[in-house]
Amino acid sequence: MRAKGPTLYEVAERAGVSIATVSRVARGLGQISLETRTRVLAAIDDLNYHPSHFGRALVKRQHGTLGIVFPGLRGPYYSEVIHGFEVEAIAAGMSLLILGAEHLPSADAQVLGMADRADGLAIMGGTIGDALIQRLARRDVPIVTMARAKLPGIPNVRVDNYASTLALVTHLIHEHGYRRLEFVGNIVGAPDALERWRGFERAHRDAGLDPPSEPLSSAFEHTSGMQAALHILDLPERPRAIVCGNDEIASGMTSTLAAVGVRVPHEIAVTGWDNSPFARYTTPPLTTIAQPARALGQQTATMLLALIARNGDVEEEVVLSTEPIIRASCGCRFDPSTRFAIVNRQPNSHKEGAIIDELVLA
Amino acid sequence: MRAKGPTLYEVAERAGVSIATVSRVARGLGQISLETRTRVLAAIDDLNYHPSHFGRALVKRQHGTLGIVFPGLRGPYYSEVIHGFEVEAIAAGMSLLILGAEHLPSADAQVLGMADRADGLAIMGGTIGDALIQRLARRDVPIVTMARAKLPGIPNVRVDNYASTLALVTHLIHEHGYRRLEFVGNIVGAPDALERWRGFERAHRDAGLDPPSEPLSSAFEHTSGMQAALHILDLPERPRAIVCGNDEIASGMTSTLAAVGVRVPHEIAVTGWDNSPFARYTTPPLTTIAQPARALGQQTATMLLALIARNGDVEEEVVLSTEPIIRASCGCRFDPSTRFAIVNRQPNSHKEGAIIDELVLA
DNA sequence: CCGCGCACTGTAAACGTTTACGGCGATTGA
DNA sequence: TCAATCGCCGTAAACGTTTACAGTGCGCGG
Repeated sequence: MRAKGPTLYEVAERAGVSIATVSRVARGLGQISLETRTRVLAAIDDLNYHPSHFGRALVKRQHGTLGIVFPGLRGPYYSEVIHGFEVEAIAAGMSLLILGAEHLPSADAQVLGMADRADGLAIMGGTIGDALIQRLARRDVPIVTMARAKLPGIPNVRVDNYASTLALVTHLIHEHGYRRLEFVGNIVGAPDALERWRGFERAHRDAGLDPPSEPLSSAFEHTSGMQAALHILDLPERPRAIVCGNDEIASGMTSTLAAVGVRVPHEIAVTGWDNSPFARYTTPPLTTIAQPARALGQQTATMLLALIARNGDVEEEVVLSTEPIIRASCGCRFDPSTRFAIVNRQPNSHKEGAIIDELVLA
Repeated sequence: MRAKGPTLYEVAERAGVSIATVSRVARGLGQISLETRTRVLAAIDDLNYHPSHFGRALVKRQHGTLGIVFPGLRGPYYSEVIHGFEVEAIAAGMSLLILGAEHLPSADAQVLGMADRADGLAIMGGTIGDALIQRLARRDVPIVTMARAKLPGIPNVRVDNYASTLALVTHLIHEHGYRRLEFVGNIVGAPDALERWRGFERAHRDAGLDPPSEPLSSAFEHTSGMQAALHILDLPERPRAIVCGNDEIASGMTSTLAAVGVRVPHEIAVTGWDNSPFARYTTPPLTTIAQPARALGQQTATMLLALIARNGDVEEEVVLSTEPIIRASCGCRFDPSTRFAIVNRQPNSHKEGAIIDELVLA
C-alpha cells in the first residue's frame, strides 16, 4: 500500500486555518486575504500536498476521463485515430483510458468495467456487440460509436467508404479499361470493408459489368495479402486489377506479384485503402484512398465531450469524406520534371475530384 | 451532469437490509444466508445497481489504473510496446491510462496530473525530464522507466542497443570489407539512438578504423531518411555503407538511392534498426536489428505491478537482448530454393549469433 | 450609536463505498 | 442449565474532497 500523502486536514492544521480555506486556496478561488493565502500556500508547499483525485472525483461525480475501445493497435490507421482522439481529450483536460479489445478473452466485461471508470466511451468499429452498446447507453453512459454503422439514438462518426471506392473502381474500369477485377479483404465484422465492397460492386453495375460474386477473403495484413496473391495466381482466369481492402494487403500483394515476375501495374494493377505513410514509397507507389483517420478521432472526441456536457447540440451522425489518391499502381503514369521529392497535388487528368499525389524522382 | 445511478442505500432499502450486507453480497464475500442473498441480488438487478468506482477508489486508496507516457503513437514500435504493456495491465485487472507527450505544450503538467490518477507510471524514453521523474519518485508514486538509461533508485527496463549494433557494424566491416561508413539518426534526447551510435563507433575502433566524427542528423522518419540520402550524395566522399538509426530512415534512404540510380547494396549498403513489419518487404529486404518491443512493454508492466504491490523483489534493471537480422540490404546473398514465402531461420554463415531471416522467392 | 454590507473564514453535510466491531439469536459442549 | 461458539447482519467510522450556509470583525453611512 502506497504511503498516503498529506490531506487537507494536515495542511489546514499547519497553516492554522480550516480545510475549507485550504481547499479554496488550492483551487485559487474564493476571497482569501493575502496573508492567509501565502501562509496556506507555504503549508501546501512544505507538506508537498496534492489534492486527492479520489476525493474530488467522488464529490464532483466525474472522472475526468474519456475511454476509447478499439480492436487493436496494429497498423498506422488505429494509431492515427487514437492520436486524434487523444489530442482533443487532452485539450479538454481529460485523461485517456484505452482498451484494445481484440485479444481479450472477456472484452465485454472489460468494457463494462471501463464504463464506470470513464465519463464517456468511444467505441470503434465492430469490436463490441450492438447489444452491449445499447445496454451501456441505457445505463446512461455517454457513448459515441465510430467507424461503423449508426445505432439508433447513439451518435456516430464514420468515414465515407462507399463513394470513394465507387469512384476509384470506376476510374479503373472507365479510364483504364480494366474489365476483370477482384476485391480482396474480409467483410464480415468489418463495417468499413463491407462498404468498400459495396462501392466496388456498384461501380461494376454502373458500368454494365458483373462483379465477382464475393470478395476474396483476407485479413488486413501484409502476409495475408501475400497469400491472397498466391491464391489469385492459381485462379483459372487472372484478374486485370485487384482492389485491396487496405494498404497492407495491397503491399503484400504487389511485393508477391513482383517476386514471381508479374509486373504491376502492367499485367495486374493493384490499389489499396487508407493512404498509409508507406503507400507513397512502395514500388510502384500505391494508388489508394485517403481517409482522415486523425480527424475521425478528433471528431469523435469532440462529440463525446459535447455529449457528456449535455450540450444537446451534438450532431447525431457525421460522415467524413475520403478521396482517391492516384499514384502508379493503378496504371497511371507521370512526367517527372524535378530532381527530387516534389509532391504534386493537382487536379487529376483522369477524373474530377481525384488527386494525383506522386513522389517524383528524376 | 450524468444521472446518478442507484447507491448502496437504495438497494439496501429495497431489499430490506443494511448497506453493509448489500456491499458484501455485491462483492460475493462474507457469510450471507441464501435467502437474503437472493433478495439482495434481486434488488441489485431490479435497480440495475453498479458500484461506484469513486466510492471504492476512495476507501481502497487505489485507482486500479496504470499509466504510460510515451513520445507519440507514430510507427509500429510504440504500438508494439504499448500493446505489450496493455496485455499485462489488463491481465492484472488494471485499466490503462495513456499519454502521448510529444505534441503537448505542457507535458510536465499532464504527467503530474496523470500521477494522481494512476497507481503507477511507466515512462518511456526521453519524453520527460529526469528532474520531473525524480520528483515524482519522491512523491512515492511507483515509477518504472523504459527504453532509456537507468536513473538511480528507479527500476528500468531497456533493450540492448549497444551490443547488437556493434555486432552488425562489425559484420559490415569485417565480413563485407566496408571501410567507409556513416551513421544516420539524431542522438540528442534519444537514449536508444545514442547507444547505437556508441556501438557503431566501437566497431570502428575494434577494427582499427576511424569512425566519422559525428552522426548525420536525421529525424526517425521516412522523409528524413530521404533528405539524408540527398545529403550523403552531395558528400565529397561517398560512404560504402550507411547504418541508419531505425528502419524508416533506412527505407527512405534506400528508396531515394534507388530513385537516383544508386544500387543498394552493390554501390551503397544500408541497414536499419527495429525489424519493423515492413523491413522484410522493402527492396532489397532490409538488414536490421530486431528488438523485442512487445516484451519491453510487458516486462515494464510486470515490474510496475510488482512495485505497486511492494513485492520488494522487483528487479532494479533488466535489459532485453536484441539480434541482428541479416537480409539483403547489407550485401548478403541467398540461395532461393523454394517457390515462395519460405522464411529461413538458420545460423548465419557470416557471424556467430546473427540470424538469416529472409523471404525467399523463386 | 446603530445597523448594514462586505471581506473573509469556519462548520458541517454531503459524495458512495469498505470494514472493524458489536449484537443477536441459535446451536453446541460441559 | 449455562456459557461459549458460530452464523448472520447492522452500526458507524473512516476515506479526502467540495460547497451551502453561517458566522466573524470591520468600515461606514445615517
